[in-house]
Amino acid sequence: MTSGSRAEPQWLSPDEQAIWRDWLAVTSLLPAALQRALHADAGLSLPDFDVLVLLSETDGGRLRVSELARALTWERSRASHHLSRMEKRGLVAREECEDDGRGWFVVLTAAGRDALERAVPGHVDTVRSLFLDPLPAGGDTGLADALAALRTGLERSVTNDRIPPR
Amino acid sequence: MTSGSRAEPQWLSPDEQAIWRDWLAVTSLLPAALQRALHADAGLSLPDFDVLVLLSETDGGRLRVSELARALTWERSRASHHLSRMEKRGLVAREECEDDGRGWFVVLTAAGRDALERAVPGHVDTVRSLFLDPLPAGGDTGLADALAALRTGLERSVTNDRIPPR
DNA sequence: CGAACATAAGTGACATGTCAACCATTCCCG
DNA sequence: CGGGAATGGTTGACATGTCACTTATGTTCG
Repeated sequence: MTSGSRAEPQWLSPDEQAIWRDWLAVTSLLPAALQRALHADAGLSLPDFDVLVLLSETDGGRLRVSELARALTWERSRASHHLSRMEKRGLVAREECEDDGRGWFVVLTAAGRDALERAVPGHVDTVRSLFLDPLPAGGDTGLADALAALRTGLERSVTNDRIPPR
Repeated sequence: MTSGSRAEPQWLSPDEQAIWRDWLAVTSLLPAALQRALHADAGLSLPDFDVLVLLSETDGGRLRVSELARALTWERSRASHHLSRMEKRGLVAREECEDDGRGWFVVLTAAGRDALERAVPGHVDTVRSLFLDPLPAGGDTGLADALAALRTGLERSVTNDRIPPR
């Protein structure tokens, strides 16, 4: 029943609010759109894709679980859960680690490599059409700089179970 | 065993790749950090917060489920699930809709309003310190423009169960 | 050596999101 | 009026993420 003016604690200025809401909208819509395209295209989720790309870029196609988690900025537990799911689908496999009895290697399987190669072209197209192409001018450094600044700030402020950047 | 050069399908240019990876890192770290702060502070999740803010801005503090979903760019089903959880915690309530026997109103409860008011100051601080403050210069339009462009593009390309923008 | 501690990884419970299928009501139109 | 299509909303199954805890192995140092 209270008309118009509720208690409005210190909030953001209209400009700040606009940019923040756009940020929220974009960061919710873009991954969802990518996810749908990638899944329809190649039966992979975004996290699946990230894992496969990382492994494919690694010499020998294998990586310790913790290294993978660090590289993807994932919690260890998330990595463990996700790798189990991917293993069940045959996209990766675990191999014992000779040097350290506690550890495991994650290995890209042939099926995983195939799935990745099937997925990449379409995914790149989607990233271009939904993200890179719509960006204002060509060398627009505004966004790149902003992201870099945000990233370093965030990485500094993370102190969790997350494996700290080396 | 394959040294260096695997089959590398058309991928992104180094510049594109850099910006894309920064984007991915930031859009994964920022929500996680906000989530943690908000939860520690006020026991709310980010989606909880969004719902509460929206309702608090609505005259009478009530809204049809579909309106809420549209405003938040959520799928109907997500809204339904999430509102059930929030209802169970007493943050919102459902009220019958007199005009339309199929529909319901979502109402902000006193507890919901309290939780929101407890949460806002800290959340605003976090948004400032992790997002707004680290941004390069003051009126840096680079990011704002980029986000606006991305947003309109994305909203056009969404054709799902998602309620299309009015 | 062996006890305390650190590190690698996995597990279970639970919150969140998506998709598809499902009722119930309302609309539309003959 | 009556029957099919559209609309509002819910449900169930399942994928993903987080948190707290456990297990097993390695490390350090008296």
